[in-house]
Amino acid sequence: MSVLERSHLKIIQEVAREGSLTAAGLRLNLTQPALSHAIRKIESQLGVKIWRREGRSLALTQSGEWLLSLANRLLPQFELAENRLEQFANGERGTLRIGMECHPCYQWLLKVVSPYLERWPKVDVDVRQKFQFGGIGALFSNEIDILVTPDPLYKPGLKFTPVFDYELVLVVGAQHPLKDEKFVVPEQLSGETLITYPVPSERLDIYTQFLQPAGIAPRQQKQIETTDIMLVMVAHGRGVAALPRWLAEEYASRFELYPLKLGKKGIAKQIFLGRRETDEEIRYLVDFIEFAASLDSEI
Amino acid sequence: MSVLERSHLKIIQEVAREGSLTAAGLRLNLTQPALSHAIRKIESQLGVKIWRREGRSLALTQSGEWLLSLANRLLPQFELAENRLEQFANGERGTLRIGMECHPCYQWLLKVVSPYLERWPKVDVDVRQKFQFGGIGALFSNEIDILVTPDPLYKPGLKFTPVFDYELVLVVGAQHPLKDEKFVVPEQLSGETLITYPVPSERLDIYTQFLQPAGIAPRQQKQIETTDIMLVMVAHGRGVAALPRWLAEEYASRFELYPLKLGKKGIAKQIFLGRRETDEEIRYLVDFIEFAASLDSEI
DNA sequence: TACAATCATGAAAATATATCATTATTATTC
DNA sequence: GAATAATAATGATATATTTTCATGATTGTA
Repeated sequence: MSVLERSHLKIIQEVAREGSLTAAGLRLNLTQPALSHAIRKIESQLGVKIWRREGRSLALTQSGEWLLSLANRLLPQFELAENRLEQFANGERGTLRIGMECHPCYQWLLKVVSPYLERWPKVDVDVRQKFQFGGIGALFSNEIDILVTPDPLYKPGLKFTPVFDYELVLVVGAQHPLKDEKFVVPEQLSGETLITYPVPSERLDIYTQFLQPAGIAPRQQKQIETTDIMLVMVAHGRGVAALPRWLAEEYASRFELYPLKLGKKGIAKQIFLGRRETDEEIRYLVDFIEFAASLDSEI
Repeated sequence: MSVLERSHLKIIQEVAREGSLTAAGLRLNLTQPALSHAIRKIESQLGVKIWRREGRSLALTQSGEWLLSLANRLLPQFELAENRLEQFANGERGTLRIGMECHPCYQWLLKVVSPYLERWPKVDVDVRQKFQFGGIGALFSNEIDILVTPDPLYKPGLKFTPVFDYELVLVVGAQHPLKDEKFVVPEQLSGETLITYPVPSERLDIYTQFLQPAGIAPRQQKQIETTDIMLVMVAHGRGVAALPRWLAEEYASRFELYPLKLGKKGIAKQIFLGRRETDEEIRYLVDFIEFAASLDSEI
């Protein structure tokens, strides 16, 4: 059976350090008889002598020397562990697992994460994008801690906070006939090639909020994974794409792009951050959301 | 303060392994409430949640995952330690520190040690030759465990056992005029160069038991550290030396040497092994002495 | 030889741990 | 959807362990 405990190793270490039970007891906040009894007990349980009385103090036996080296090896690891856990407890340390449900959110997230990592040097951030049961499911199953989504779902146990407003615009290239329009109407896209991220159209606002209500479909749809390639295609007149205005502006320095309002009023969107209500006390987690919201104006 | 104990790590490991308190309790010979209470207690002491109820079983939190990896790292070391200590307890494992007080004993010891290491595969042997307060002092101060000496000193707390009988002989080279004598008398050495190990003459039997009683001194004395060189010198007629007969015979194949009785009756010697009486129960130690004694006839 | 400093010991007190009996929660099944 | 089975949580009690206190034993020192 298991007899050797951390406390025993501590006693061995401290007695070896001080050379006497009385002195070691002082450091351990224990009396000399407490140590004497403790030693006697583990010696009899382990079946080995750990100390031998040498005059009026104690000297380690061979087994004792061996145990001391064990103690010196293991005790620091216990102490490190407790320090770490204290940081976990204080919410200073942890891993923030962020789940993403919208492609362009990724560009936004990148801008938030790096200053956040400065604020929380002991917090690691992990970004995930695929979820078996959707982003909400991933939140509930503790697969992620924060969900970045444009579609909040107000369910009990979850809390969503809007952190960023943006406008969804249509982006066209320099040779495109619509490039100087103030806005586009659905009918103007019926002959176009629409480039989108590879997600079902019911999750694309350009469909749900613009084309479908008008009963229009684009001539062709192409799915492309990355924003960069998507915009290269747009810039060369291979199609048009719907993206956040700020994102289009960001790429404007690299490609000649023209952002057009979708409809007369444009399509306003928000990014929300969702979390479990039970995570209320996790400081670095709640702070991520507050911090992200405070950055809104700057992006 | 220190709260994390080995037993806690064991609980964490076992619950993680089994996924439920009930099952883990079975393996740990504890009831489910015992584990429930234990967990609650360390969670409150550490200030972190380790598990979260997931349906009707438990899932580790981030802190819990971290603790589990700690447990997987540290627990095997505790187990290894207890196995080791059991071997120490059974006297299967240890280090036998052998002290030597006589030069030629070294040759004898070599013959004993190698079969002994076969008998006790987990015992290490360490041979030491210099002692600040003499061999006996080294035994008493636990600097060594066994003393190899031709001069036992019967003191309380020590036990000496004769393990080997031999005859001290004078060794001369092939050109030496005495080489065919049956024995030598002290006077025959008065013109000789006597080669000895570098120790005070009061610790050399050739002086104490042969030359001094007759009031004779050799013409010259040379001190040489190693037996090999000593015998090279003797073989080339540069002097004579006093050595155990068996040692002279061993070297006879390499050098042409002639062993002569010292006095009509010769000088009979014994090697003794001394140990502390308190080491009675150390099996491998007591066995070393018995084993050495049993080899007497073979050497 | 007395004295001071240490460890050892045994009984009692204090604390910690484990159990029992029960309740609460949550999947599963009919 | 209600009954059931499997699980964890809880609180009171019992048990075990650890610690202390008071004292005795040992040993080195003045």
